[in-house]
Amino acid sequence: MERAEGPVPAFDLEHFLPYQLNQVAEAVSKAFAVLYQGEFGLTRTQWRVLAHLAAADGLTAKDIGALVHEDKVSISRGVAALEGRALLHRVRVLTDRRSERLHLTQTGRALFDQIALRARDFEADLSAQLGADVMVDLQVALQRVRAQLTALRAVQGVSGSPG
Amino acid sequence: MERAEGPVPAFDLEHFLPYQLNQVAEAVSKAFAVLYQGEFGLTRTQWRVLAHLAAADGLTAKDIGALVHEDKVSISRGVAALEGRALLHRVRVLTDRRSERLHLTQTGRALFDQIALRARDFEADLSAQLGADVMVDLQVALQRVRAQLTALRAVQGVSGSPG
DNA sequence: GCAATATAGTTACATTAGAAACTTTATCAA
DNA sequence: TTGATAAAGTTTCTAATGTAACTATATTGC
Repeated sequence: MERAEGPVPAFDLEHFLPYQLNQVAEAVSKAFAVLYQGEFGLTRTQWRVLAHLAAADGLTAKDIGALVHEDKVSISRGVAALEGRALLHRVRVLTDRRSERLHLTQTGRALFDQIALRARDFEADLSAQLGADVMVDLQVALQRVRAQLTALRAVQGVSGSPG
Repeated sequence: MERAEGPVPAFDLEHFLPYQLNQVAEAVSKAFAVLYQGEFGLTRTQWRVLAHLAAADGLTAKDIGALVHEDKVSISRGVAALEGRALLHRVRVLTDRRSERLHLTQTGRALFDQIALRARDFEADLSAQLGADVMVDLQVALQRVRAQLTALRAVQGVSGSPG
């Protein structure tokens, strides 16, 4: 009678939120990665950098890192790779020569536009497969969670002071 | 006038489902990983193997791989690591000596129980931080998506025949 | 039975991502 | 000024993950 049914309901991985989230995220990610990786030879980070620059030209590596919550090393590598393919170029910031603003080249913009078109198709297919209502519900739920996470970061993120 | 505002609404990564999913999944995963990695020295795969065996003793590596949609190499490594720490042991299947059933040891079960307790706390904290309703909505949405994905796999998974 | 093919799991190799250390520039305090 | 600390990016080293090749066992067709 050490582990009777009453007090401690058995832990079930399949119903554990982090696991559920990962399963769905990985399934969707993997399907989408076929696009930017397979067809356009970008890593996930490179794709993200490209997309963020397309939305807001002139961001710095640090800005992008903050947006995608990704390591600065990873961003640095992504930027270097994109620069190597002449998809972006860097401009040193005059007032702070440590950092550099990143700008898409014409080629970079064109590549992004191509992927963006396909991304829209991807989303439409997904919506068709999952059912539009299911997908919308998921997006709404995610949006709310993200808002909460952002709010929490705003509260907690202030800590971490050197003291 | 090549890209007028009307016909093609600008693609926005922040509202793109794969990205949203990943952001939330990674945030939650990272927080939870602190537990099994930091405190118990398990990788994510090892934790998953442990948890699945706890739910269904005697699964084979292949079974687990199918459950978590993870590569067999990764599972193999996870199993080896857990065996090295005497958290599970293997039993060759008599009727098919290529495969082996995996069983948690007492130590393995004890470790799992510890983590499971903490996992429940984690989920409770998360629920408190996000708001119970937000979290439930997310879980419901994810559940529906997973059901859809499973259904799709059942339909499409039949293909891939050698022809 | 036995050659051809498939499958469970492992090993070896290549790629990727993260952590710590380093370089250069900026800031802050004396 | 200049000496100490911080910040932006990069490089280096290490851990983790995936792909391809390999081992051992099963199955299938003849």
